[in-house]
Amino acid sequence: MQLLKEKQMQYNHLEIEKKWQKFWAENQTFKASNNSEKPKYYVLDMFPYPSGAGLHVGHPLGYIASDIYARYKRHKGFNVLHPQGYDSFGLPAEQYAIQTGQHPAKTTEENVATYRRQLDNIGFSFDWSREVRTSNPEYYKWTQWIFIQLFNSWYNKDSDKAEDISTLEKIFKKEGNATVNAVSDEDITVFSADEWKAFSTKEQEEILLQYRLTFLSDTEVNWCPALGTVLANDEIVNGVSERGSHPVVRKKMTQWSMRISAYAQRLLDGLENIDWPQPLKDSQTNWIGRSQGAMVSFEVENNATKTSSDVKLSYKELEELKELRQNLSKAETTLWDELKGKKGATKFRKKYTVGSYLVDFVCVAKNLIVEFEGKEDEAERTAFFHKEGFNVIRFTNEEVLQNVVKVVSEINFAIQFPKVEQTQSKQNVISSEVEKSHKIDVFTTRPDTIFGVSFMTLAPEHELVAKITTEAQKAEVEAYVEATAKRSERDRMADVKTISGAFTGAYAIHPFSGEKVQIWIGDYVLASYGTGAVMAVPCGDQRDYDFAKYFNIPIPNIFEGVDISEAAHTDKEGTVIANSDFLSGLKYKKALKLAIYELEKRGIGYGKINYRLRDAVFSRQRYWGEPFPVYYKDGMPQMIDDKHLPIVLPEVEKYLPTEDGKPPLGNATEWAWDSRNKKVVSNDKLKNKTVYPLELNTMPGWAGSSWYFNRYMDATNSTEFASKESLEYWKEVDLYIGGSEHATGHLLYARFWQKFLFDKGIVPVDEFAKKLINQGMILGTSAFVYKATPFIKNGCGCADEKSNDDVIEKIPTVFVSKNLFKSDDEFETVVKNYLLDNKLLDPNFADLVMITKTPIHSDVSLVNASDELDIDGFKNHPLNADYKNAEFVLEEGVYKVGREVEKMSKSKYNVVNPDAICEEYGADSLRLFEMFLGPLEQAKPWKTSGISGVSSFLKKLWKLFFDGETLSVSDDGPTKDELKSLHKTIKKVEEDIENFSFNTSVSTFMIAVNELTALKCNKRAILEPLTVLVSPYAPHIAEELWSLLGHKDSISTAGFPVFEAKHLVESAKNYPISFNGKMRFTLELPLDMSKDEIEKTVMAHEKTIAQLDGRTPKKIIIVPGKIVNIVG
RNA sequence: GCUCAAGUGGCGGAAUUGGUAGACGCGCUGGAUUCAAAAUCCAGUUCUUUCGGGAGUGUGGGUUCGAUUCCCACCUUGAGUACCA
Repeated sequence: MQLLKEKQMQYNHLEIEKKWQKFWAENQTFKASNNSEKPKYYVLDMFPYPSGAGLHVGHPLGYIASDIYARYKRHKGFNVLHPQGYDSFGLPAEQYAIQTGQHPAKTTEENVATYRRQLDNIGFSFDWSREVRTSNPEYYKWTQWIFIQLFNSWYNKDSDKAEDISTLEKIFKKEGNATVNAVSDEDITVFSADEWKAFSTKEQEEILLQYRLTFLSDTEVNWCPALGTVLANDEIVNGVSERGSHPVVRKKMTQWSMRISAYAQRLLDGLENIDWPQPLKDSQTNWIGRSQGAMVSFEVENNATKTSSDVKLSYKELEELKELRQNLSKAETTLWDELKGKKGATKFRKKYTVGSYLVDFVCVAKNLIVEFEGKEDEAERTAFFHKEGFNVIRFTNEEVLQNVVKVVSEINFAIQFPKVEQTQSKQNVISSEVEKSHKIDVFTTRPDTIFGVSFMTLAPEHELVAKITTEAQKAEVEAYVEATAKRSERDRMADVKTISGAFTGAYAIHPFSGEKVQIWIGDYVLASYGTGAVMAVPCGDQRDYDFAKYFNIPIPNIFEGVDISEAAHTDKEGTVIANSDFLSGLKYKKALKLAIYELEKRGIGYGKINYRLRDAVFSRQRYWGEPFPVYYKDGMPQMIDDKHLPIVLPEVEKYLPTEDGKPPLGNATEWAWDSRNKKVVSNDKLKNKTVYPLELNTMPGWAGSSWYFNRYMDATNSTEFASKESLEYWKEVDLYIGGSEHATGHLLYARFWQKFLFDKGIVPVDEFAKKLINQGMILGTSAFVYKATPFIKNGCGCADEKSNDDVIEKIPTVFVSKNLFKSDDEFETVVKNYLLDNKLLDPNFADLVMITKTPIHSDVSLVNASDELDIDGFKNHPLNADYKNAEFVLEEGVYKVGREVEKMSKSKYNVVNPDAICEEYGADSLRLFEMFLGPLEQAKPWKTSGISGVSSFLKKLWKLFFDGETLSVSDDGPTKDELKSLHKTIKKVEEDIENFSFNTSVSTFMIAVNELTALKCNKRAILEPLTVLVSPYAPHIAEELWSLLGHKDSISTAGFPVFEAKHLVESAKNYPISFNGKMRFTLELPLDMSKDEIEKTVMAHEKTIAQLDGRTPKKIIIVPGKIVNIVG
């Protein structure tokens, strides 16, 4: 009995922690309710992937922080949702399956069990009743459902949101696609309502696919042969796969893609309204890559013999014609102001050539020409225009100037009720025109520098290259294109310095100056960005500059007073444009605006915003992922109805691709869709007319993690994605904690899906996480031992080789303690002396032998807090079999290791397992120590030795409650000092938690316990609130002390202590007395002392007199309650 | 190259709004306790010093009575990104 009591009275972390973990699980202490009087708070950790290696001490860092916050919020009276689950589909389990034949579901299950056990050991307050796993059919049913929603949606730029595909079909039926302002594929053909109706179902489906938010298309993808799958851009690091570092090549494949580009602007705008770390926002901003500039068309100079025809004007004539009409008349300007606002199919262009005629305004899509009366050749013009399928209406200057509204309404009428039937002829004219005169469209962010263009560069893959290259340059260009194609993406990326290119022989016409500019090809221009062509401005862009220098192309200077003899001038601000016609004398901003205005006015370009963000490839040729709810009928994808979800992942024999290169699902025998009976059936039945093949790709890792935070709100709902009420109640994550490595992957895709779900009215908010914190990585502190490697000097010729070998063989492996040497030379001397002293080396051979130092990682568990190596442990360590008989050169009787901070990893033997820490020091110590290491957001090294500090803090805390072996808590009233200590702590801890400064609150606890120990405080009135303060950090010991204090409920139900400022009021202040800003001594003075009195007292003080040494101070600064500073 | 972040004792780090630099902890030194070790407790621990003091927060300037904190330039390290026109 006595024994039992004693046992109880000592702080026994093992017993206490098990006890309370069991209590929490049995009582479901942390189960969140979906309806509560309390305000809600949602704390979430980033979705873990349950890897086979389990957790190391770096992983729980963020979980501990979020757990402290969750527990704190409960004390503060919030209804807290703090769930956890697993992103359990993924590559590693599948790679393992390929190697061992084990079903990934099985290994995943085992890994999850390990994770769960490890998490439970640390005492997290998760609501496990809401656990989700992405690989669970009950979960991925809804991932498939979201995919179907995306398929059934298109992005309407006019309403700026996703809409149901049926609204698009309605428009097609009514007016064709010319008026549709949608985010779609680039190569859309224009059709009318009648044409739409005439299309076959398959044709219609093909067209719709070009608009859907998830769509099937032939895209250049990143194919990783080693992994047998495609990878998204964010899954590639430095040209190789993120997982496994395998090479990646470009390959054209039919793939599902997600039209994330539709959301580029909103994803950018949304960043302003969320409290996320700036570096993370920057990285998303960068990834989206918005650049504002202009599209400019450069015509390729006509090869006269090839393309001249009587319909066409020569370029010179055309330019002259444009020049003539450059300045719009007042009436023209008035009308243009009205027409230019029109968008889409009713968009008008001005000064446009139709055939050989320059017309005032034309709406190409609606075949309407608007002209001013009084042109000489009016009759001929009209006849020609009608022949080409255009309507013409004419107005006088007066009509326009007097009533422009009436004129516009007549134009609108003419658009709606054309007189001349549309013929195919127009299409032909326009397209044949394009055939004849090639145009190079370029995107530029610096249209202000357009007069600095001295050449153009096309990507070698550009489609025009073959068409415009002259006979003379053909061989050179072809050789260059071929050479580029051979280089891998990685080579091209790695090698930025080599300048290469070839001249095509063709020239473009500068749209403003009319000058000829050479057209080159060069691999510094990427086919995949912008239009795959650039207008090169060598004076303003370093790459263009380098290219021009290398190939001796002129570098015209268009900047006022800037020297460009050495490098391009890339500054924008403060630079004045020169030699640039109408742009001369203007600064960047004005020139930019005017240039775009002129481009639009003259119909040679327009302002445009470009994004770097590409649509995301959504297919993976893998087994262990969500199957698509898709089957193929006549080669067209069909969605399976919601009712029949989930489409469960089929069993396969092998997890590798099939022999004919199909994805692993191609191995499944039961993988066909019976459209009549609505179920998955055996492939044998594919002969039947109503049975169709199912999609063989699976979804990527980010599918399941892009919406899981919503599922936690109503995790077990089997009829809905999550109920409306639960979504409305929890709304969004209030605090999201995780690593910064997800910046451009998970966090961008999840925002995209959330915005989409918001558009469709499925979720109530369009950003899923209000506040996000990136926890820093915990690094390992590696330990090194220094091995001596002996070898014989070369070329001495004084002994035969055999005896040399003998000399080496006699030398055992020697390790030298760290502080015995400073340089490699010293190392060699130490080793040689050791060998000679111990007669392990014949002195005759001493000069022949060279010793080099090889640092070797030692397992960190073999090293103590003082960096001393456990030598026997090292020799007997399974990894060190080779060193069983090694000798150690010691310093002061011990072997000291070298230390270095590195990433925590198995290969560096610096991994520390939290289980071992929990066993030895307890979960509470682990939690406190992880927080104590430093600021949450920063990377910091782990050194197990430091944990003794927090461990002894817990023991001291425990001791406050005991007198020897007996619990001893007094109900007496607390003293002033005790109250001051407590309230100081309450204030600081509360502020710290609100600021996520967890490291400083651990210090605060230590200070409090040190003070209370010194005061011999055992008052309930102090210890009880202190226990609540500590409980978010060290919940097990807090629960135990709480129950020892006589409470029956969990401490998590207790309110957070309320800070009272009155306990901190002081009557005196220990003033620092500074001289010229340097503190020299302190002086205790009453706080209510006036400035004058302070000055008198300080000046009279002997130390002041000594310090001044007879000088008279120039000035005395007194800040009451703060400081005294004497100047002079 | 570009963007961002950070530089404070032997180490991790603290310093609220510009007001006593180095809190708290590790390690180290000395002492107590112990047959001994561990554990525990006490004292000291930025550097330098002629023991009065002096210097000191990456470097150099600036603003200020006063700067780890604000401004400018530079150096170093880390992270992200990379022919993005």
